[in-house]
Amino acid sequence: MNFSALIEETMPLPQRVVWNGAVERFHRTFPKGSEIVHQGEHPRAVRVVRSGWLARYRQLEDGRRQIVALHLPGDLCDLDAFSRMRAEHSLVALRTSVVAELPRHALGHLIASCPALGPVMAFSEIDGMATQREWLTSLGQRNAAERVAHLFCELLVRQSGEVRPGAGECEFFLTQSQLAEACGLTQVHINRTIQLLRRSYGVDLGKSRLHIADFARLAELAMFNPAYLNIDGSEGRHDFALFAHAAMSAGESAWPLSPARLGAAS
Amino acid sequence: MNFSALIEETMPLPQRVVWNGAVERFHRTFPKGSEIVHQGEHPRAVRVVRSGWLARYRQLEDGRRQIVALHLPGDLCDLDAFSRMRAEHSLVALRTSVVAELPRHALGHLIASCPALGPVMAFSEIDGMATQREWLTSLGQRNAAERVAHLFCELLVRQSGEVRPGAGECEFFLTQSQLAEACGLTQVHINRTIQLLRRSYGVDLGKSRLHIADFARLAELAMFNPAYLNIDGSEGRHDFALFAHAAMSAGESAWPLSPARLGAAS
DNA sequence: CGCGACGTTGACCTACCTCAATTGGCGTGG
DNA sequence: CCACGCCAATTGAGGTAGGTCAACGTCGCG
Repeated sequence: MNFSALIEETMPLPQRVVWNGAVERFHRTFPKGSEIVHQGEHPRAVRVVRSGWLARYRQLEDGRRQIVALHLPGDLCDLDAFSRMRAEHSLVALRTSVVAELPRHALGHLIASCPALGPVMAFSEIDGMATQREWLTSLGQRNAAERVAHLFCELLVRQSGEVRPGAGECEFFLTQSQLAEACGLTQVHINRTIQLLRRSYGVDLGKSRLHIADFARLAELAMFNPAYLNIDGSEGRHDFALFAHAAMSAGESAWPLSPARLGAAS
Repeated sequence: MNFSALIEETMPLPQRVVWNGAVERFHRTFPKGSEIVHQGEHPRAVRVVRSGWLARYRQLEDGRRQIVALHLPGDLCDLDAFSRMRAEHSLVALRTSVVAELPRHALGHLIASCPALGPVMAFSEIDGMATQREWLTSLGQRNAAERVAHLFCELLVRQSGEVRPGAGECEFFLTQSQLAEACGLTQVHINRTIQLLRRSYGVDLGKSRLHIADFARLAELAMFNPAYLNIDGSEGRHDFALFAHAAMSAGESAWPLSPARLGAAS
């Protein structure tokens, strides 16, 4: 369950109206290949992907690149804009994309007028962390075929919103080089790995489309367990609700820190 | 700047008293090697490391393990306890450790009575994310020596609290096997890599101690840039304050979601 | 038609893995 | 105090997954 879906499901209607209005006011379109954020620049905004695909990557001084995240429609990103002075990653559009760029001040107002916003953003960040950790185990423990298979499974599930898609097809906008940068492999080796998956696992990677004949089998190869994606929020959100309720019952204004203290600290 | 330090620096005194009192009430001691959380179990609490070292790892079905995070004193962890039904990672004590385990209900109350708590936890999660991404680039792009060197640099900086420690020495509680699980390498190869770092980079890894003769040189090898650790909060927190202030100026109760909506959603 | 981006293939290389044995430190029990 | 056992570190020999380099194919587009 991505950020936008969570907003729709849990945020009270009046807030949702405010939120969606704001988001649309800050829409911006980026052509395929354009850099939305450049590593090192001063972060200006928090972003919501409205359509398209984005890749976030970190570049080392000697040029090596690692794609550290893929952002699909509905995802929230760049939340760290508020605790950091420079972006540590670049953000690039993998295809023509529409992105809502919420500048600092606007987001400040929004958080104030939509009390549910802060928590939902926080929870969305927690979900993002889970994906990061799964990628980390991929790079650390899985071999080439498993890594690619795992990524394919993840992207199919994230797009379909179903935990077990059976057979499935979905859009796919990564070149083999980009796939390589995401998996920590060479473009050449990615190519050979894909051929293997094609031959022996019924995976078909065509023009902007990924087709998986037997999802269960691919998932088994990849040791893919969709739990980390927190897709069927129903289970998880049960406790989320408990938590929020407990907080609410006693609670007062919560999200912002005391400006006085902050002034003193800085 | 870790979670506990952030609490001390930014939270108003009355809240801090409440918070610290609660934390101490839930102290629990774990001997070295004990499992604090077992992958798959129902998460019971959010944790703050008071002393000791913890490792979080994910285990694949076939037994392969990846250490996905190291938690040092002052760190907050297991924040996902509230959005997930089962822990996706195990948590183990690398040495005798004291951990505050805040159960759900207690944390609910705390968040309600300490308005600054939610935001600080969220920011701490964002910082954690940055570290995850750096680990990800390590596994994806750095070779064995660079990975180990990078981890050494990170751990020295995190413990010293200084961005450029010059030469430095610090505690170190990972065995070579654990180092291997963190770096996605073999124990044997870790051993050889450490020998290389010893010989050619003045790194000395002794009984529970890590000594780095020339930090700058090691950092250069590792392409280590401490920015991601957000150590000198002063820079970053400037905007943090701006943000919180904007939110506060308009704000009302923010952290908890509306229980009504949540009930409807579940 | 020609150019540029992406995919494919082959030959060779090496960083890291695997397996297996050995060493050394340290705590425990006799 | 020594003997034993355990665990972590070390060493060696040989294997392989994946990298490197370089060429070629193919498709879409101006």
